[in-house]
Amino acid sequence: METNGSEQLERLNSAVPRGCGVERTLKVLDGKWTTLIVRELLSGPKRFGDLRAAMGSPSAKTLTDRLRALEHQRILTRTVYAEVPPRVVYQLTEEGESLSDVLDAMLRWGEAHPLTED
Amino acid sequence: METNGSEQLERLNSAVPRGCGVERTLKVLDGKWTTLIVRELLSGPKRFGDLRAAMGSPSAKTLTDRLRALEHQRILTRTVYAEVPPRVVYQLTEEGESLSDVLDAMLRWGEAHPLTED
DNA sequence: CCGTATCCCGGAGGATACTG
DNA sequence: CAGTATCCTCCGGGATACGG
Repeated sequence: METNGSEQLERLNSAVPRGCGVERTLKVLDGKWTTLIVRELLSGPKRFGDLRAAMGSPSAKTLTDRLRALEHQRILTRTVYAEVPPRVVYQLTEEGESLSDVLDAMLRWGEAHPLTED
Repeated sequence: METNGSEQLERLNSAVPRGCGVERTLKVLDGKWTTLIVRELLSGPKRFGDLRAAMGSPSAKTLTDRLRALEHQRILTRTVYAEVPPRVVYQLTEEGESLSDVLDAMLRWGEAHPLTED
């Protein structure tokens, strides 16, 4: 019953007392779209339009807002190429790429637990 | 540069094409409080009042809503003891406990990346 | 003690139109 | 193409009061 996650539980227990790192991660991966942005960029840099299409086409405003927030938190970088038509490329920083551990855990859990009902 | 998360990236890439398990996990761990509920219950079953106090005292309505959602998704169970005063205990199911992998990844990331600025 | 019932508000997020 | 500018909607979540 407790053969699988007991080690993690211990870490979790001893680390939980206060704020704990979970809140910190939640502050980065907040909102409905942020996690999906990171997921998409984990497969490589993408430009605005492609990124937007890859997720379910959120509004330009929303996507811009989230991207700016992630940029400000140093999760990704924004590179503007002075061309016409303009080209803007978003790319994860090392800090952003390190979120792959979290995303991977989420992916594994999601695959291991398909929704049974609803 | 890509020495750390390359394996995860491969899995992520090949699994991303469509819906992917990440959305499934996001559907469970949504909202501002859900993740914190799971975190608290990972250290063992808790009653309503203690659970509420352990997180930053969200409103009763909000906590109830989130708990009901998690119960409906079979992440936790709700046990009412017919006593007076009443006692209600919430406990993670096996499915709920399996989220410890995700929570642990979030904890590790949060601890490894304290906020540098703001 | 553990809720439910109301009322309310802020802000994430969408729709649309317009610019460099 | 990649935004910005507005306006608007929806709902997560808080506050308060009350009930079993």
